[in-house]
Amino acid sequence: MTSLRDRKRERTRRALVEAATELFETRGYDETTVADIAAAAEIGTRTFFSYFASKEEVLFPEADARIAAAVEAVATRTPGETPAEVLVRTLTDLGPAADEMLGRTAALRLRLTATVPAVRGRGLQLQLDAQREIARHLRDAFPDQLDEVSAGALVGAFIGAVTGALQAILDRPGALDGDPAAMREDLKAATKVALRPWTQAE
Amino acid sequence: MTSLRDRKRERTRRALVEAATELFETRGYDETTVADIAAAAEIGTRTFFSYFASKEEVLFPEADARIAAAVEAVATRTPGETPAEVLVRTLTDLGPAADEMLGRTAALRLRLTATVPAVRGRGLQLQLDAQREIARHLRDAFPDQLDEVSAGALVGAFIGAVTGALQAILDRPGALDGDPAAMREDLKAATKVALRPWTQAE
DNA sequence: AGCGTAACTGCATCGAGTGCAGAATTGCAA
DNA sequence: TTGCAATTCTGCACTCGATGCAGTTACGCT
Repeated sequence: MTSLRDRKRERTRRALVEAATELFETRGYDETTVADIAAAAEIGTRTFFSYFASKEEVLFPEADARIAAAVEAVATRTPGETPAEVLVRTLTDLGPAADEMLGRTAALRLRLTATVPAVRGRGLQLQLDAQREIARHLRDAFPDQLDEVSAGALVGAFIGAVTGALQAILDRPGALDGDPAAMREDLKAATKVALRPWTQAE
Repeated sequence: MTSLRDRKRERTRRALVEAATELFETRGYDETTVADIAAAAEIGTRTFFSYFASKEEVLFPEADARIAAAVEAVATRTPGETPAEVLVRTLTDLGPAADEMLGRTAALRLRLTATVPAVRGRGLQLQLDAQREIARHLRDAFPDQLDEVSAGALVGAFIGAVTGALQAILDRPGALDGDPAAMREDLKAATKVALRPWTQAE
């Protein structure tokens, strides 16, 4: 049951994310202080840190949800699937959810991740955490085919391939000004290329 | 020519790294302030930041060297080698150098990377930078077999596999007391498995 | 209505990091 | 050796992120 307290808290949380997004876009990340964000969301500065542990955190509000989605994809495997196939499927399973991740906030996060060291570091850390979590579940799902080490290697290769492809796309000059829809198409195509070795082998 | 100025600067730099290592080991990372490190190296606190841009940086003094080593491995390829083979070879090429990376500082760095968020973030950022650099060189070395995207994917898979496997190996209980040589064998084996799709395809 | 608990807030404090200006050191030439 | 220019070092003042603490406010429940 969602009490009034919980709903209020959720509303302030959203307000903080929106205020931060707005301020980061107009003023820039470093030029925006936590006090500014708190003031815009009409809470005390001190209270900000009871919602987000750090300034960067406000840019990754639903980090847990993504891990959960990947874990879910592993859980709903069909009997015949290989580990690699399961990983590939997580991408298609994320399709609709990925659309949700292409909003204004996501675009901003992308830009700041490439620009601000602190944000970049935080993003990478979250990625690695997710990576380890997925590897653990994948290993549990295929105890006869994978050990800890090979599971780690496989998931690492998978995420690494996707990230590497994405990075290559974003490194193209003018990538950040381009059309998001077109970029998504490019990413899908690039991902297919990157994963071809797995889908072909065996 | 290395002037007296340069030599002195290099000596102070080394002193800072040693002092920091010593303090981090005894007191812990968070419990050591930059002022402590500077005092131990007998320089002013302010001067620390003219040697290292941040507190974390002192843990990664030779970041550029490793990238150079990988680039070197790519440059010294034999005519028949495939891109994937070159990458695997970087592991064996690094063999002796890797031993050098198993010293006291490296062990400390490993522990802090797993423990302190700031250090972890910085390490990951350096890794990704290296990844991009290697991908660029690999692509330049095999212009007929790789485009930007697939080069990014391949290197991403390689580094991802190594990191993922290494992580899994180090997660094993008692890993830090184990035999380094055996661990290196495990690492190589896991990497080969993860890259098998690439070595087979085409 | 009233009580216990959880959330909010201001305040004081610490440490990282930066800009600035002056002192100290080094390189170089006369 | 001496003098000058350039570089480096250093203290000082300051901003901002983050934390601990204590008092206040708001909510949930009986």
